[in-house]
This record gives sequence, C-alpha cells and structure tokens, in this order.
Amino acid sequence: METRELRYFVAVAEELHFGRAADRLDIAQPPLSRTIAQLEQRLGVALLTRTSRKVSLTEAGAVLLAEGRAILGAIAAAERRTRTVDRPSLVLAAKAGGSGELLAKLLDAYAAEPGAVAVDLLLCEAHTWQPLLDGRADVAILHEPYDSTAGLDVEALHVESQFAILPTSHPLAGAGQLRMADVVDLPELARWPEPDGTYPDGTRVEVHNLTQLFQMIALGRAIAVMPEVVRPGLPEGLVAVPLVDASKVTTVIAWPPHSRSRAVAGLVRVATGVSSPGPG
Amino acid sequence: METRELRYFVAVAEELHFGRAADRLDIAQPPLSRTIAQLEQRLGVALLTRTSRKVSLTEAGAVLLAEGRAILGAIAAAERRTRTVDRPSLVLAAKAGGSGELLAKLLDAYAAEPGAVAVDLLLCEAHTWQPLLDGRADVAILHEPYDSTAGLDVEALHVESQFAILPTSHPLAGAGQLRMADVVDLPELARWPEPDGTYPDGTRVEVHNLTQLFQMIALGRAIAVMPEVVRPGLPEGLVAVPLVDASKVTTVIAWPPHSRSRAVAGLVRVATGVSSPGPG
DNA sequence: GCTATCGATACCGGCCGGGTATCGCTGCCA
DNA sequence: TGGCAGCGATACCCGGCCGGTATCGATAGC
Repeated sequence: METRELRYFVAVAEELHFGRAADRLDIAQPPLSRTIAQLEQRLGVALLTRTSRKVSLTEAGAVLLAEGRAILGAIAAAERRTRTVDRPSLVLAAKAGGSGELLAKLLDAYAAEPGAVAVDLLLCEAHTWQPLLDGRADVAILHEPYDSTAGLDVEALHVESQFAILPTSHPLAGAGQLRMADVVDLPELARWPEPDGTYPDGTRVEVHNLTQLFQMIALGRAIAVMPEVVRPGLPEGLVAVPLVDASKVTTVIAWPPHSRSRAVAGLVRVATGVSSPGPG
Repeated sequence: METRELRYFVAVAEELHFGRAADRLDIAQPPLSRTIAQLEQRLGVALLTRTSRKVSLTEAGAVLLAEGRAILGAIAAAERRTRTVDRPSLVLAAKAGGSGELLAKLLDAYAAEPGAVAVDLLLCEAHTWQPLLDGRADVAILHEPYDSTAGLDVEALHVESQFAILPTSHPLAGAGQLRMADVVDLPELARWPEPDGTYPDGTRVEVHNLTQLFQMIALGRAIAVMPEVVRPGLPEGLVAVPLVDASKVTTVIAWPPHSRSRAVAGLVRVATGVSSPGPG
C-alpha cells in the first residue's frame, strides 16, 4: 500500500464524494476513481459502496480510514522530525488557559537544566494531542480522559477532581456539592468540537475556547464540567461547585513512541520531578 | 514521502550496504541509490554518509529508521486488519512458556462470553509485541519492563516480583534472598536477542527460548532473572531465589491504538475482570 | 600500483499516473 | 413519464518516473 493510495482513500472516505475529494487532492476525478479501485482490488475487500448518487464506507473502509489517518499523521511527523533533527528545539503543545502554573514551573525547571534547548509553546484551543500525531509538536501536556492518549507514551503528572462551572445566578450555584447526575442532562452543558471540526449531535451550545465558554456561562447560556486548574482563572460571576462523583482528571506529559530525542527525555524527566502525581 | 521510498531507505539503513539492500528488495542497485538520493533531496537532509567503502547513518537517518520501521509496521498492520475485518477472529500473542494459568483463565472466561469469537494463539519466543506492530496479532499479553509497550494501549493485569533462576549447585542457590547487585555482574547472566535478531555486545550465553535457557542453567552455563510466573514450570535441578530489590514485573494486556474491533474490546474487558492488578 | 569492491552516473525502455472526453446510471421534476 | 442534472466509471492518450544494463570514479588492501 503506497502513501499516495492511502492519501487518496482518506480524502474520499472523509468527503464521501469522489468529485470533492479529487478537488481537495488537486487531481481530476477519473484517476482518483481508478486508484481507489486498484487499492480495493489489491486489498481484496470493498472499501466503499457507491451508487451514482451516494458513496458510503464499508466496515473495512472504516477500519482503513482510522488506521490510514494515523499512518498519514505518523508519516508527516516522521518527515518533520527527520528534517529538524539537527536544529535542536522542542515544541510543547498545551491547552490554552489550562495548567498555567504547572507549565510555568516546568519551563523554569527545564530551562535551568544543563543542556536544555529552546522550548517553543504551541497553544491549542482543543485537541492538544493532534500536533503530536502529525509532528507539529514533540511533547504535550494532556488531560485524561478528555484528551486521547492512544498511541502515545505518557507519564502522569497530577490528578485532580472536577467541578461544575456555573453562573452565580444558576439555581444549582448555591449547592455545596453536586453529582454528575445533577448536570449531565442539563440542556446548557457545553459541547466541544470533534477533531475534524464538526460538532457532536445535539442542540447544545458550541464553543471553541475557554474565553468563549466563560462568556457563555456568564450569560447563562451554558454550563461546563472542568478540572480544578481552571478555578483560579474564573472571571467574576462564575462559581465552581465540586462534583463528588465525577471521574478524576489526570494531567499527563505525552510524547510520541519511538522518540529518540534527548531533549524530550530531559523535559519529561524534569516534568515528573516538578510535580508528584498524588491524588488532588 | 512514499511507502516505496521508506521501504528502500529502511532496507539500506539496516544493511548499511546498497548492494545487499538492493538484493533484499529484488531490484538493481542503481535505482536504489537514485531513490535514496531523491528522498534526501526532498527531505533536505542527509540520511546516510557514504564513502565507496562504508555506509553509515546520520543522526537524521537514525530518526527516520526508527520512525520508518514503525510506519511500515503500521501499514502492514492496517492492510491485514482491513483485509480480515469481515472474518471476525482474534489473534492473541503471548510468550511461550509464560503466564500459562492466566492465559487459560482468560481464554476460558472469554469463550464463555456471549458473542465471543474464535481466538488464535500466536506463541512467541521473544519480542511478543512485534506481531502487534506489524498486524499479525490483534492483542497481546506482555510483561513490562521486559516488553516494549511504546505506541500501544495497555491495561495492567498483574504485578509480581522477580527471582534469580540458578542451578542448585550454584554458590548463591542456598541464599534465602538476593539483591540485584549480587547477580548483574555475574558472567553467566543470560542474554536475549534484540528485535532484529542480533545480540547485545558481550560474551554472555545466547539463548532463544525458555527451554534453551533452562538447559543452559541446569548445565551451569547460565543464570537468569525472571518473574514469578516461571516458577511452577522450573525443571529439576533449578531453584528460584527471591530478588528483594529487583523491579516489579507487570503483566499487561496490550492492543494497537485506534483499534475498532469489538472482539478486542471484549477480550480486554474479560482480562481485566479475571485478574486484579494487586501487587504480588 | 594493481585490483576488487562499491556507490554514482548515464542512458534507455516500458509502465503507470494523470489528463480530457464521454458513457451509464439514478434521483428529481415538470 | 421523459428530460435533465449530478456523479462515478470507462476509454484513450501522453509524459514522467521507475527499473534495467553498462560504465565510471573512488578507495582500501595486497
């Protein structure tokens, strides 16, 4: 299976439309059709079912789409890491607005290490693990279970409980503590976009970053479930109520497997040093 | 970067010889030289330094070799999983001779599940994680830290301590307990082959499986450090002495990230049920 | 300094990937 | 119900790339 075939298939599988996929790939539609047909023949399975009105994935196609995205990401990452190996620098991905204190401590401690290299920060609104998979970042601060750590090596840094973030005017804002059952069915619970930019089904409020979210909450249009770290940064008019039965959030430092970078290893070592993962 | 380029580069990087690599790839040497040169030009970095007598890896080349092996494995795995998605079956990789009881319990418990599929066993002499990376297996029983779980999703099943396996005639065989310092420098400590089939430097005994190892130990030619599971299977003439300060060995069940298989999920769920990971 | 070894270069032929033109099918609509 | 528009498949052509053979240039060993 060649990279080109995989790239073509992923495009068609995502668009579910040969014409649009060909457009995206900057080729004409006939060679695309032919390449997909060849791929199917070589694999010996149908990847797509086509009528002249509708294209859809087979089960095999769904598997190849998931694996193919990961492979294309790994290839992009390998290219970037190979290209930049002689310019030692480190790109650290982190969620904008989260873990400020931990991040500051980590960067300070690492900078003081002998042999430390320059650390570039890549602040993400969401899906902080994505840059790790496509090679834009070398290491990331993630939050399980919100962030997916599939296929990554991780080291736990910190465990903390979660809070319901509410406007002070909310009927539940006065409660000393809440349970998940109290909030999961509330219509104001905010939604985050999926990796492909689409939103999960439903009619709930769509937000893209913490600032938007806090504003929506202050306006009474949303509520959210978030870990303790955001608490110090809460604006006027918002309260955080402990959720006694919510799953714990673990802050982890994550890096790609097979990483051969001494800089990454150093940063990870420092990170596990500055923060001990006791339950918070 | 195309799969073909990566396959060619990995061959040359492993052989460190264009002629032998071309042989292995079943092509002539000139197109191979040209393809590698093109790859280097496109990436903008030198991957190999060649004199007319010797080929060696640059640092960038070492990075691409590591990432490239993983990518080629992922591609092979994706192909196999795509091909076999409509024939539900499960290949479980495990170390031959280890974890017999756990394995039997797991297979029995899974077979009793509703919707269980046929489980094929792939018994490995070593490097049990390899079949998971190249797609020959869907799930594996591994032992950290012996087995590498980089890039895999894992769930811990069991933790146990390690023992020094000695012939009864060995001077240390009578000790009630030992420390790592007592054994690490012994010249008889056995070596295991690397994933590429080569052996780490040194002049120690080379063994490929447990039977060979036990025979070598019985003959007084070797000793080994192993987890508790092997203890019931020890032949006459061998003793297991507790190593009080050796790292614990964790038995884990591992599967590839992005796995979409319901069968894998079911097996993992059963596995975590039959064995609770308390310290042993 | 001769020679064997090994990677690079030169050059050629066939195949394959990409292009345009067109066909065949299907759902929509008057 | 027939015309039409949208979409994927097919037919066919062209150029570039991949792989082949022949040969060169450099180097280490004798």
